[in-house]
Amino acid sequence: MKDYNFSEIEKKWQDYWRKNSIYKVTEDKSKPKYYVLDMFPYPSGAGLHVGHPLGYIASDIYARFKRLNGFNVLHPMGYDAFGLPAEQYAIQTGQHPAITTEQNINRYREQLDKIGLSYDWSREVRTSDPAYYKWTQWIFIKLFHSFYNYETNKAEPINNLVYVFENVGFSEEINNTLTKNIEHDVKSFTADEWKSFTEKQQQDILMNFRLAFLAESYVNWCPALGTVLANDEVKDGVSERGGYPVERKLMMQWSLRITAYADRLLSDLDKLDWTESLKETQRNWIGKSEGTSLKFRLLSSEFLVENRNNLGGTSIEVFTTRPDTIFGVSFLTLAPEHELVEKLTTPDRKEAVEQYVTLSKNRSERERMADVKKISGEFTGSYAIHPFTGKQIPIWVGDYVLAGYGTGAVMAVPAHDSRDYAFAKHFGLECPVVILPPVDWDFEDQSYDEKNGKAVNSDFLNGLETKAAIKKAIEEIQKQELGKGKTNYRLRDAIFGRQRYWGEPIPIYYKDGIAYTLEENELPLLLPEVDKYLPTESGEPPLARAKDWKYKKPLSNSSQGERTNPAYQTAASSMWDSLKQNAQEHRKNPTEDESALWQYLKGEQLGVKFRRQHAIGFYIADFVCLDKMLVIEVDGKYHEQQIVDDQLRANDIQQQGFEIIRFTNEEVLVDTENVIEKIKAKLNSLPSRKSAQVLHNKEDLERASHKSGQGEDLGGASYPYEHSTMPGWAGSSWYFLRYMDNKNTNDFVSKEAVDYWKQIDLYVGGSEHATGHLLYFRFWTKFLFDLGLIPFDEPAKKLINQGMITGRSNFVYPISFSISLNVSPTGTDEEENFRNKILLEEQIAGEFEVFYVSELYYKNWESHKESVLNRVKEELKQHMIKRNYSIIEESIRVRKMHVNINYVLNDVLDTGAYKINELYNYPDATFILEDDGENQIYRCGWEIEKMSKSKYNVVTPDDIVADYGADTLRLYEMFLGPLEQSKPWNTQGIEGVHRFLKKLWKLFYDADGKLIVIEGEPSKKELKSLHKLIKKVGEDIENFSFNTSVPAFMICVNELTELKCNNKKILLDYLVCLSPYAPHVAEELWEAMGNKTSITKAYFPAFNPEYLIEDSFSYPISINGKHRTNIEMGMDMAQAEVEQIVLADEVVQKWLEGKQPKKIIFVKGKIVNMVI
RNA sequence: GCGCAUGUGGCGUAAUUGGUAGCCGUGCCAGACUUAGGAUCUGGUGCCGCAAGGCGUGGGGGUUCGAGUCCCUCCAUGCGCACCA
Repeated sequence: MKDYNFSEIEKKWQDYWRKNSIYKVTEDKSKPKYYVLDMFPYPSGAGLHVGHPLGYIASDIYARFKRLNGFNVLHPMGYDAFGLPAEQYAIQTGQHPAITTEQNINRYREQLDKIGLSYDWSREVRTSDPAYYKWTQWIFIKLFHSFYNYETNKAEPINNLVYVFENVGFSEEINNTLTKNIEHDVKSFTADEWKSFTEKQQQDILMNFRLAFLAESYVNWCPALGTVLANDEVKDGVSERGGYPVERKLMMQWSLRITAYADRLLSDLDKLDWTESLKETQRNWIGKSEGTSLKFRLLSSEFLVENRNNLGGTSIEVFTTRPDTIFGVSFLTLAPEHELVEKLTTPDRKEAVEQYVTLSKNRSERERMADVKKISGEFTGSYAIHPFTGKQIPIWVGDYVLAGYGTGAVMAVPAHDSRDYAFAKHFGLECPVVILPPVDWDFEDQSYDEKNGKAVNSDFLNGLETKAAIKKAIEEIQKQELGKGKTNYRLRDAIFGRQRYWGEPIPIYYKDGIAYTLEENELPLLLPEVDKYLPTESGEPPLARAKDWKYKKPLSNSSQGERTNPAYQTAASSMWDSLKQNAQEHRKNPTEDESALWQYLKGEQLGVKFRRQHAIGFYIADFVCLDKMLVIEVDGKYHEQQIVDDQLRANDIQQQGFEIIRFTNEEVLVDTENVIEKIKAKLNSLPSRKSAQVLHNKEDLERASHKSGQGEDLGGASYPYEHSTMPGWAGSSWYFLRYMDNKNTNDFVSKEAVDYWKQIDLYVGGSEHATGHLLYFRFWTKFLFDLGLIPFDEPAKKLINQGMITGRSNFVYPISFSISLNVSPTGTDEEENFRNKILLEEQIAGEFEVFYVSELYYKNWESHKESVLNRVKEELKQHMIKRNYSIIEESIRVRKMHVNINYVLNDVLDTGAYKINELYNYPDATFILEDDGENQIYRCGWEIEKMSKSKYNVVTPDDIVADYGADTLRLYEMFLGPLEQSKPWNTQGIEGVHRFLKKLWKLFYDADGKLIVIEGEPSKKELKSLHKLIKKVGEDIENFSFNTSVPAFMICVNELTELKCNNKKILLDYLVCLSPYAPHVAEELWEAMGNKTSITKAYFPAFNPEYLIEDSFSYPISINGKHRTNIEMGMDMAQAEVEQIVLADEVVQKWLEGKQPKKIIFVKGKIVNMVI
């Protein structure tokens, strides 16, 4: 091959890699594993621009490097395929989002392939694939059936909580230790009361504890998108996607209780190797603040009691981080949504308060934010009593208090809180000072908010420093039972339902107003077909349009949580190893009673098969009949702890769908007959699982053939499904696990795969996911860990945020003016050729734009206006000889408009091309040019902006690949600067990188295309150059400093060219170093030198420091820290010898001016510095 | 307002982690080869100065024999959070 023909080479090797599945990995236990993951993209219709691959290239280099170092690297890719844009497109065109998505994915794949990324595509996942979202739904069901146990500090089956309710009921004490639920208003109840509740009542109570739950709450409602949004999907009061306004609305919604994990999400950040700024962002978002709750009793004055509900015992609870300022409280403020507002308002204040509350409720989030500085509020007319002084404290309503945070009420301390201060000043309320600032302070001017100073006017707190005062105040508050220490979080529960079509259906149906999950073996619940992707006329989500989309209850009565095949696999997969061992132990050493009972059960004496010591869930059952799903337990003596343990165990087993009967060991030994009879009776009452299974399978088939579950009624009743779908982040919250085992139909991921691959070792993606995806991602991982389904509780050990590549937009400057025509156009004059039609149209519009000025005129528009206007007049005169018209001079204006960067080179517009392609309606458009010293040119303005279609500044990787090749693109993107830095795309430097590859080529081939590589031993200089490179590149990749490797490659090639090096040994090692960065050219040259296997199977060369050792070093000699000269001296010289040589030096002598240096600093191999 | 980053030639950037500031690449200047160059090659290029030399890593101060690097302070830019009690 004569020249470096990149397009041929790249095609050749991409084909080779694909055909030979070079990047396919398996769970090879002989090698250490490494998991490198990119955040998967949402396949948008616009395709990839050059910014997207930045992170992909970096992670690809890292993955390739790890492979060269003997690691078994998992490096997969997939698509976050559910999302709004495809659905918006569907609404406009009627095209099914699945089709749009498929097309976009194909386009993405094509683009990704061209870059030469080493993904194992056999592991691809798509969140919109039913085989994938089946498991997203499955995890949702797990969330639904779990609650957060604050005692064990993890998620547990909700049945454990039910057990508590059944046995001891629910009390404040239980809430304090076990559930810590502050948002709900579940009243205490006894165990007996619980049992007397209806199913509906029980389920409603449980809903307050489930991790996936339905609740009425204020949500971000986006009318334009017709859906609710999570907090992180709202930026500055508008939707992140589309920028539509968002308002607050009280709605019944599915949510995930992420707040239960707030503390762990916060504290576990410490064990992650993520950037500090990203961790800080998450800390901010979680927003932990420690303080105390405090109750203010209400003053029950005559008229209050008379007219309203009896408020006698009622009190207002506030949250404060500054209990030390308690004596500075001069009023309380409630959020307008606070439940007590209505009750507290006195008749004379009623009208004003109601008006105010209505007003604030109707304000959108955006309006509220825009008005932050504007203070508003109303007095309710009621008073509370100060808990220590007994003074009356007025109660106000104000929208500066947020309903969703803390208790929705604050104790206002205007002297020491700027917001309270502003409120107090505005309404003329008191500002008692209770902290003496250590500096002069003018309380007339502003509040003193610092946590620093001495308490004054504060009774028992007087004289204490703030820190001590806080402590003392909390002690006193707790002693008098006025409140208790409490932690609040800014983080809110994540709204999970979306009133949209293109998402995972929530696997819930409603029966008698109660939400039930589908059976696990009924998943996936397929997305049904609808006629339109819009809400129904009554405002229901699009899924409500699906015809006959209802849940048909199967005839079998098997309970929830049942596992599918194979039937004997009933153990929790994560526990299997340890359970198996224990079970074997038990089997070998049966107790007396167990042996006795087994005599009657073994074989198929009772008509069915029993198993002994069989693992179910997290536990081992004594005897199991799998067909009837019956467990027989034989217990020892009962004592209290055992009852609890047994019950937990029973819950777990029941959750797997089994029935349990239990006997004491005494019963078994003494009254064996009776025990056997009971077992027989139980067996008879249970249906056979085999037959149930057949039914299930039949239903599965029906479902599949009819799509979307529109199978015929199997005889049971039918119930409506939930109509909202899951948010975009559902599928992306666990996808990293699915790559490990993407074809598994029995489990979301096999235990074997997850035990091998474990956490992501390196996760690369944009920082825009800092608060959304990355929090949910961690949350779901922790949840799955709690259930024992995966062996780690953080998804990604190390995370790198690649910077954004911004675009460089260009602008043109059209001028517009109005023109008045005095005579109506006539006949066929030549002037008719001049935009006759346009003029007519524009005459109606009153303005037109057919003149463009160069940047110069735009920059100094005022001074150029006059001359531009004259130019316009002149131009018009030529074309409109016979027409009677006049320009309305005042109307002339210039504006800035994006221009497609394809018509611009170095900010100079190709006016001809622009006119032909963009201004075909205005063929005579005039460009007013400027002088660049040589020519008249049209200069465009420019700006650095995000790349986007609408800004016409998108550069696609395809264009670059076509012009320079993928290897150049890869090297150049890395060369651009540090990975994490955001930077503008600029094509100027790309030539240099491309030239470097051509120069590399010349080390192998001469001008005639003859291979010039020679065998033999390399020279010392060649080895030195190479090993400098090996060291540098190895270190750079480990430090993710990819940008500095590129110059190292260039330097090495420059040096080897200089040395006229054609040595095969040197060049082979060089290619291996280069191959992670430029895999195609490396493969090609590797093969050209006679290698039969791919360079990806090579080993990264070992660095040998011996080659870098120098005999001598050119020491910089400085005097008083200023560099003066260099002297070449031996590396092994001692200080005395060096001093002698240095002092004898001519240049040094000159600078010393005859003086003797006071001190000589000598650092071996570094520097000599003299102080005079 | 709070928090986290970042600030080096015309531009993108580099600096062995306290030891010769400006590697590499672009751009620019000069030259070579060419009918030509948007090809290739060679040399130069931080600023001031004819030079000797001086100045120079956002500004100011400090620690040190020595500071782009460490400390203090101020300024600018970017990002995140923001009426969170």
